[in-house]
Amino acid sequence: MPKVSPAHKERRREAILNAAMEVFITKGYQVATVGDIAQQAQLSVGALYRYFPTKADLMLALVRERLGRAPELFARMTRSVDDPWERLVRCVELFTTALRVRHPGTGRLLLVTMAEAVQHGEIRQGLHDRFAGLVEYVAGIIAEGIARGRFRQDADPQTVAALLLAMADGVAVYWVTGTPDVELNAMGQSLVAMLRSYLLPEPLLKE
Amino acid sequence: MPKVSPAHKERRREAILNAAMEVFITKGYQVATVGDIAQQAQLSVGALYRYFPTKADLMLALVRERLGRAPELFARMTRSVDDPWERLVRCVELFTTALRVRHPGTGRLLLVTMAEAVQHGEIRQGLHDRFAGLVEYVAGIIAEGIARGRFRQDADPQTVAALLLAMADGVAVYWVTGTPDVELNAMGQSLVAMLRSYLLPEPLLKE
Amino acid sequence: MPKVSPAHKERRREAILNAAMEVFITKGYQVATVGDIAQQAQLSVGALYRYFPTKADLMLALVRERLGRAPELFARMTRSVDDPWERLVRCVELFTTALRVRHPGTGRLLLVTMAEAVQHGEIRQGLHDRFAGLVEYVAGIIAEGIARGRFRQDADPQTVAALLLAMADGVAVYWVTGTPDVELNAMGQSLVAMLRSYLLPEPLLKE
Amino acid sequence: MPKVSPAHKERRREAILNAAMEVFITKGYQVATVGDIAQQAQLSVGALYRYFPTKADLMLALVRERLGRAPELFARMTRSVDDPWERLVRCVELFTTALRVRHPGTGRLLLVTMAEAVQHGEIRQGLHDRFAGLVEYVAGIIAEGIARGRFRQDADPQTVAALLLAMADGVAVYWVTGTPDVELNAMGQSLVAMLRSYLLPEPLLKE
DNA sequence: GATGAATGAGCCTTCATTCAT
DNA sequence: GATGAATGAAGGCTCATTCAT
Repeated sequence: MPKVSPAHKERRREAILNAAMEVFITKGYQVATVGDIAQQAQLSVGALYRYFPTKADLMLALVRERLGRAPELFARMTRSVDDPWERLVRCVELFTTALRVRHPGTGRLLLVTMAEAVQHGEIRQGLHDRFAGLVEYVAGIIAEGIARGRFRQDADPQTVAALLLAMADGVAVYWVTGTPDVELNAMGQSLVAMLRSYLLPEPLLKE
Repeated sequence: MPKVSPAHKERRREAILNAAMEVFITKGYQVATVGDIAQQAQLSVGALYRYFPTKADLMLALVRERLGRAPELFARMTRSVDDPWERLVRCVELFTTALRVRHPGTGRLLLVTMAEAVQHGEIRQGLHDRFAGLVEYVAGIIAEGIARGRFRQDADPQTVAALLLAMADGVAVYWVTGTPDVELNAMGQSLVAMLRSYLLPEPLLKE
Repeated sequence: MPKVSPAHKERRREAILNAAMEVFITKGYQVATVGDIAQQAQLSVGALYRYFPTKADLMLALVRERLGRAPELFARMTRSVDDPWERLVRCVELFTTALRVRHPGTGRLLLVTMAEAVQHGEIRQGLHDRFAGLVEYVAGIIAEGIARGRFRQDADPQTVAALLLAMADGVAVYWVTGTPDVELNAMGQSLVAMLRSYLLPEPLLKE
Repeated sequence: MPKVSPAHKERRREAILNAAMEVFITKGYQVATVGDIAQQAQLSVGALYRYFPTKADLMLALVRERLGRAPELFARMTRSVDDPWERLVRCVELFTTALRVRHPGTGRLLLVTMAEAVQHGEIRQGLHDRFAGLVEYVAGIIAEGIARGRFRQDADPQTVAALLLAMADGVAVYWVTGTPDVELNAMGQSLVAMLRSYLLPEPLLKE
């Protein structure tokens, strides 16, 4: 008979991950100490180690559970939209909103994670999975638009999707390093305009 | 006769910076040790410390002298081209070529640097300067294209330039973390196509 | 009806001691963890601590109850033999047999214990008692042999007994550390031969 | 051009080993901390780690350089004696003298080392080498005595030598754990008497 | 000027022991 | 009575920086 309920364990695990996220995005992975995270989670170091057996495992869990779920999250939040173009626009909106409002730390986590990925294979794999998942989803939207005759026929879904997402992550990373002069909304609008002019054939613009 | 001439000092300084770059992009700033860099530069640690009084100074010098010079480098290498559109395309080409061939380490340095920027104000400033400089240069090209009536009149030079560069750096970062399925050439071509459809009014395309 | 009968408690205590012995001789006292022992005993750490209030107490109990009983064990198992020489030979046989077959762990426990004795006074005392007890018993056999005129008259029972036991423990320790080329049976036979030539006067040999 | 002379480095290395020996035999390997050793050697931990890259390496060096040289030491110190029997007696004397006077710590080191050998393969190997070397040397003496017709013809050199050395180490270990009632000189004399009665045929005793 | 040995603070991780449930 | 989660002190080891030679 375990002393604490599984629910309690799960709640504590989440608390630790939140603390780790907060500390990692503030100090970076290497500079952050396990003690910092324990303190942030209001726990002793020893207790923390019962949940995550290494410092690296904390980072890895964050990559998998915070970044890695982006694809399914995007899919779920745009499922209701039928028109491919509208869905694409919705994605861009989601990204900028998420960055600014809902998950302001995710961008920083992405940056810190990328830096660590150079050295750490499992983290790199986690990022690959997330990127590949997002590309696949967005490429799917584009491919559908092409199939339905809504989008320009000679577009390459994979490449355009990768480009779009690299841009999104590039913006995210610049945004979180505090680069000035990056106005998210304006960039989102310009991006949509650029995509429209590229993907949507003139006749379809109904203008 | 002084033992070391200023020229020799300068050469040694460069050698140290090259070593630091090599080590930083291989291991990351925090994991790299001063000893690693000294060894790579075939120098004693003591000697190295006569050139750079702290480990942080090495990084900072790299940011300023390797990343910070990107704007002027771009300007110099596209100066000969007159037509704004051609110059823009040249920029994109430069980026992909540089990434793959000429300075394959720069992308990694950018990533490592960004990760440190979270913590280190001076590094952040260095990145700002680089980004601002590049945006200014690219925005200038676009503004000129608009002024000459070559580009779409309602485009916002600053925003589009920022978008373009965020995408470039996003691609760079994904490229260097080894994300698969990122094919630089195809992405460059799609990017050019996208920009063309956005910036160049239809009538001009037929010209 | 009490939940645990004294008999059950005693059985559990023994199980814990067995587990502790197993773990200690496998890993050594310092490297072994209380958790290891609890696991081996199929018990929770908390439960274990109800039987032995400290890790050191486990070791101490082993020294007293496993090693410390060697004298009486030897006495009991050789009681039936009357002739001093035969009893001495029986002792040597007991030692080699015990080492190889019956209690292969005892030798290791002896070693681990000796190493801890350097630091831990109570353990040292336990070893003293065991050694003194064995010496006393063996010296008694020799003294009796001398008194009966069976053994060489100028032998010093205490010293010869100590020598004999030091050799036995020396062999034991080498045996358990896995020193090769130590063939227990051959050594036992040579030891008996050596003792015979020393203790038994020539005339008696021809008898 | 190294900053310090090789001689200085060697002297410091020896100082560290002496300190390690002192601390290990006082506290045991596991309880001793690297800090203890550094302090005893009047050095910082960091400096110590320039000479020995792990705590285990300290122990290993001691095993190889303090214990492992016993065979050659014995050989050198008994070389001058021609008669096998005299040489054997000389060995026993050497052992008891060394234990009491010259290298009082070696016995303790042997004990601490044996305890660690159970777990640590390289240390075990070091002990094997020492034991095998000593056995070989002593067996050589005995074999020579047999060949010359001085010793009992049916003695097995290897086994008797092993027995002799196990006894010696057994005594050493009991001696250093502070077991009372172990009088080294008396034991040495009894041992010699026992060996004499076993190895030397009556006629040769010239009695 | 150059060298690399020395310093020592600090980090990740472990584990004996306690105690809420 | 039993459980095992929590505590926190301590240990091995690293590395930026200094400085005697």
